[in-house]
Amino acid sequence: MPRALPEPSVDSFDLTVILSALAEPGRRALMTELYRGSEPIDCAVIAEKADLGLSSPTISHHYRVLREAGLIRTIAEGRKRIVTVRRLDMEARFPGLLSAVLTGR
Amino acid sequence: MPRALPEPSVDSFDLTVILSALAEPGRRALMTELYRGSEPIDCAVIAEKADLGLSSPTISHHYRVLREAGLIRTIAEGRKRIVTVRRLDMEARFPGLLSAVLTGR
DNA sequence: GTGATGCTTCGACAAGCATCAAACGATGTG
DNA sequence: CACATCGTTTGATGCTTGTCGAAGCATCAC
Repeated sequence: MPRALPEPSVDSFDLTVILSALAEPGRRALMTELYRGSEPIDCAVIAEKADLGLSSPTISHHYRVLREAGLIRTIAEGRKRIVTVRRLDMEARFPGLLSAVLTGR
Repeated sequence: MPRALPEPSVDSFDLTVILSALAEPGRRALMTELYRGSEPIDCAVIAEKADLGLSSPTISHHYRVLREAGLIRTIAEGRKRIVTVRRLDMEARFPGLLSAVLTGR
């Protein structure tokens, strides 16, 4: 049974928390990979693509930070975790932010 | 004699450094005030408007972080420091970022 | 010159954070 | 059932960072 992990409502988004989450290179790499596609996807696949050289506790920690910032939605399906960018919510609250941060170069 | 304090070139802008700088509420408050106007302005005036309850060493530190991130330009004129947002440089490298971060609500 | 003013640097401290190994929990497979 | 698998939580560690007081450094006024 899929169940969504706890996440903040759009109203309670905090720019400090969001920017702190995005400031970390590893987390931003995860977000960039995630932002590239639009389908919900296995978090391990994203972590694979992002190719950070980090232990699983650390990656789990980063996903948690992203989720608690409101940047991603995490759904537990069996042993897996399916993640998505909360595009609409982010766009509603901070228009253009994700695009500016994740498509920069 | 006005002299510009050392600052990074556009090419060496680092998104991690920029987002870390903007993640701090006090620094973001300074940036928001600075972003509101477009003229170079006395840094003390901005600090006044931002109304952070911080000591001058701390404010000086925050200005330094902003400058070293490439977000502002600082010009020493006598005992004063005149600051400006590096709008064009930021826009050239990370289009829409400042607007998204500083005009959010 | 002396003194005042505005900002920066130094040194210290507390809090926060990224990281990992180990242990845990839940889910799937035999 | 036992066992493997995937992810999380815990605890510990070292680094970074925001903060301040005190001292330092220019600059301006007298």
